[in-house]
Amino acid sequence: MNDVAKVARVSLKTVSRVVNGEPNVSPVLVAQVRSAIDALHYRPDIGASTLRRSDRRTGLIGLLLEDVGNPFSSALHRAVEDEARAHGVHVLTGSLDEDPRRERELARAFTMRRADGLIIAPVGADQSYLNTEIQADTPVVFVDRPANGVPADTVLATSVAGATEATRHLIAHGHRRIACLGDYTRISTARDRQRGYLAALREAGIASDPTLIIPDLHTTTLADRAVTELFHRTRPPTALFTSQNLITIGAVRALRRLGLHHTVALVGFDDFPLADLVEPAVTVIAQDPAAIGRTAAQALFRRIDGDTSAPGEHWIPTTLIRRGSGELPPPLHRDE
Amino acid sequence: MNDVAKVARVSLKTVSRVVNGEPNVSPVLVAQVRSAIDALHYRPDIGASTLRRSDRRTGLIGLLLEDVGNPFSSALHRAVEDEARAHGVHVLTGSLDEDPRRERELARAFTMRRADGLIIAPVGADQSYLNTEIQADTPVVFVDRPANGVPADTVLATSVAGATEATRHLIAHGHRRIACLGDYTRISTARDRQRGYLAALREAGIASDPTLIIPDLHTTTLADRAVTELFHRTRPPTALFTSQNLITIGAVRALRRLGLHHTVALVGFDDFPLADLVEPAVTVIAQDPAAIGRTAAQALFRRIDGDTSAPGEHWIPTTLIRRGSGELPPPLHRDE
DNA sequence: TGTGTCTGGGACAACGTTGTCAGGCAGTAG
DNA sequence: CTACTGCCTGACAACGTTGTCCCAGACACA
Repeated sequence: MNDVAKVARVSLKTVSRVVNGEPNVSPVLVAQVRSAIDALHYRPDIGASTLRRSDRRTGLIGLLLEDVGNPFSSALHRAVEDEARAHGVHVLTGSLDEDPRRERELARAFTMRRADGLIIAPVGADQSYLNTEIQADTPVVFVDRPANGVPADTVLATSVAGATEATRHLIAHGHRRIACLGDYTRISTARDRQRGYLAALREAGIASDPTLIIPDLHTTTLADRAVTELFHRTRPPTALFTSQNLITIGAVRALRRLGLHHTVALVGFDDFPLADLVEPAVTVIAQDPAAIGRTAAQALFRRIDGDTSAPGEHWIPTTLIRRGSGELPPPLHRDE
Repeated sequence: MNDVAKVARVSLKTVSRVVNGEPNVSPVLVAQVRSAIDALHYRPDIGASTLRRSDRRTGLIGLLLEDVGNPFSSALHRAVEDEARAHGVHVLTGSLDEDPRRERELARAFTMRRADGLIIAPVGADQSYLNTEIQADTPVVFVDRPANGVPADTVLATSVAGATEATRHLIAHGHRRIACLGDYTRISTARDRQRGYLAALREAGIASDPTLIIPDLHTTTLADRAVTELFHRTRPPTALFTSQNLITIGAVRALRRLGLHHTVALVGFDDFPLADLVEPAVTVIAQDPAAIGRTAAQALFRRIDGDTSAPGEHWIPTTLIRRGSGELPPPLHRDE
């Protein structure tokens, strides 16, 4: 910038004025500065600029997701990016892989970069470590899972209601023995979905069978194995509620291999690409990751712009998508 | 930092030394400084630090992808992130949506943030605008598509060879009338894949039928429509080569609706989740987005660390995955 | 005791910007 | 001619750090 000033034969400050489009610079000097900038290939240094500026905005937000490579996270990411773009802000991303240490490290690293705000899909049991940052005026919005120990905006899918709807749907089609396959119990949404499942059974007056509730399935392989085991029992279920993406896919794979895909009903939580193309097409409770991301980003930018109202919870509704697998009836000759 | 120094009753510089773990500070003072840091919730400002530091490293790299939400991009993103993590570097991401203007804007914005390097999946016809930045010592690595007008490392899948293998595979199963459904012709990889298709036909002595080459399909809908049209002709093809993800999915959908999914052979370029679960499972030429991302990041970090050897091309091989759809034979009674 | 070496610590400038303030120069009114 | 206004422009300090240099004191050796 000094060099530009020298070449354009004006002061440093005048160059700054031109770069920032401030008014009251004579057209002659503007032209001089512009051509000097071009000649020297000058690029303003945003880092230095935010250091000096009074508002201290970096124009950076941090986005901590489970895994930027999975469909749910990446759809959410995209929605956040679009919102950020509208605000002229860039997005720093990081994957947490269910590792609470990594969550803390990345949150800390991004605040050290003076990110204007953070959107976090929390994995740890406790987020109170963020209180310091929030008091230091770095707003935080949580997505997908509720946080603990921090008052902050949270954007969640209606997990309980969605799971209830899924289960109710299976009951409406005549099923009584419905298995519930879930993710790690320490994940709060996994617990929510199980709660929703139980609520629907209770509502229908069906006694829940604990042997049909299989938790801690985190991968397709584990889910596949669990389903296989389920149908080697003497009294297998007639329908499955799979409470997560990968579990659903694992279940589809297992049912096919067992030749049961046209016999056993299936409703999955969370939609996935091509769910409509498998045989039979998979009925799901679809979340709306784009809406979650958009809502979270909007809330964050409101905070960044100074909104100090009490933090709230935003619920993004789920939708039942009937595709076939969830509408299969139970075999007639079953004893219940 | 000043405040910390005051509370710890030491000089600014000593605090800096403690924060950066420099040697030759007495344990007593280290402890004092540490407790002052904790008491004041002090967080070093990385921006200010890199401004002053002599190496001028921000610990930030920029990653410009087609769309962070699509499976190919997000798998690549994840691989880049893993490599970056190993180097203690954070990743700034942006989606380009096939918009060359957006490519230039984001590249410029990230260099203004003094990113240590850029990984770009280029969409524009010309990247010579980057020469300035490269000369100013911001290394750039291109992925997925070759760049024009810039000497820089490039990481590419073997598109031509992959397309040839796909087509050859169909020919080996007896097909002669094979359609080629492609993306926008302005995308170089789309042209490459068509070239590979033509090469395989030539090699087998089959005259290529121009009416079977359908370009400019960018979405599932367009692909679906094109396939539908194809099978309303009097002499439809017996096999399809779909040269991109979304096109493959559109084709699967159309074939199903037409009831031809067990009749018409199909090989797609680029694997996609659940390709093994549709009926019949889809034979594909799989790219390896993770390997592409990893290789690109490794090349970038070598450049950042001072490697000045001539830029090179890294070819990541594709793999044919036989799943069923590509192994369907042509109907026997066809006249050729 | 004088000299040299090593260690721990601080003062100061600088990184590339922008906020603040003051000054020069027209033009206008008294 | 003076006083005031409004418009341009530049000098200077400051943002939060770290690189450089220098000094005080401890210690060893002759």
